[in-house]
Amino acid sequence: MPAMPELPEVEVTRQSIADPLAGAQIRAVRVGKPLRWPLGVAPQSLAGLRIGDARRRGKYIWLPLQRAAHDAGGLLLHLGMSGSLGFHAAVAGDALAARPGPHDHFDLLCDRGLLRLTDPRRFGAVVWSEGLAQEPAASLLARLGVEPFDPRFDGAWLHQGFKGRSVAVKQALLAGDIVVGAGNIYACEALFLAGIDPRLPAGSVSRPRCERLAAAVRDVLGRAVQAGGTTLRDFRDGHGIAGSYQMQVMVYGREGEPCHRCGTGKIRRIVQGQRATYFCSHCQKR
DNA sequence: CTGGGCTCCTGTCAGC
DNA sequence: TGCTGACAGGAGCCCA
Repeated sequence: MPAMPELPEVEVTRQSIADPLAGAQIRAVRVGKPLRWPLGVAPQSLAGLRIGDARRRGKYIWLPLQRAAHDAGGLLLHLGMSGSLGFHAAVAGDALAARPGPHDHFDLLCDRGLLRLTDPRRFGAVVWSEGLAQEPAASLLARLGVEPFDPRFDGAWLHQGFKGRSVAVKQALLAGDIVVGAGNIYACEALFLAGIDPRLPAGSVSRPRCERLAAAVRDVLGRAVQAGGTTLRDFRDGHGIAGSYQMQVMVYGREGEPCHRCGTGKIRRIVQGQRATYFCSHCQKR
């Protein structure tokens, strides 16, 4: 079942698995069908390693591993378009591990239970790396923009990042090389909150509007994390709990419906870079 | 360097 | 009921 996670869904997932996994010892690893990239290490060689505190960078989750209290690399996970992680405590986890479903492509069986990646489309990935500074982790993270809650991220940062770029501001936000985390839903939502037409060339967005947009990005992503993510179809965190940010969505997926703010305009749907964009042409100006 | 398009893969849903 | 095509929350990669 698709999950389609953006930063809030990844963060909520991370939070839900961090405590159960911290300090757990790996007993066995099972890989299913190929994901986006190969694991890069023999699965059984991870047995005996202890899991540290799960971290997040952009839409990646980093699981640090230790052997005898010494850093021993880790696993970089990405959920792609349809991935979700589930944690199943000891007894249930053992039973589940014995009979994986057709879309369960990575199992980390540890003494505390089972961490399972379910990913029908297999755009997700689990990649072994000696450390965040080592290949392949470093190359996957190298081009990522700043975190939205990093103090460096503000209107000036956006304005500088947009400078000289002719792509539409929606696509520049989505690209993730200026600021990470805003995927298709939250990029649309942030542009709505900031009152900016998604078709505007990024480089032509004024400094004051960049200030509003930066605030909107932080606001939308922060509130989405607080709400446990967006469950439009079936996103669940590591314990199977759905999010509720869909209750606050203003434009995404609302083509033809009246704008929640102005009431008069209808929400429009256009395509930018093969991705759908939703906006209110009355509230969002050029 | 930038921009644009393609690609990986499977499931679901609308329309005929 | 069954088939077909569009579409899906990502993002790396290749080429002009």
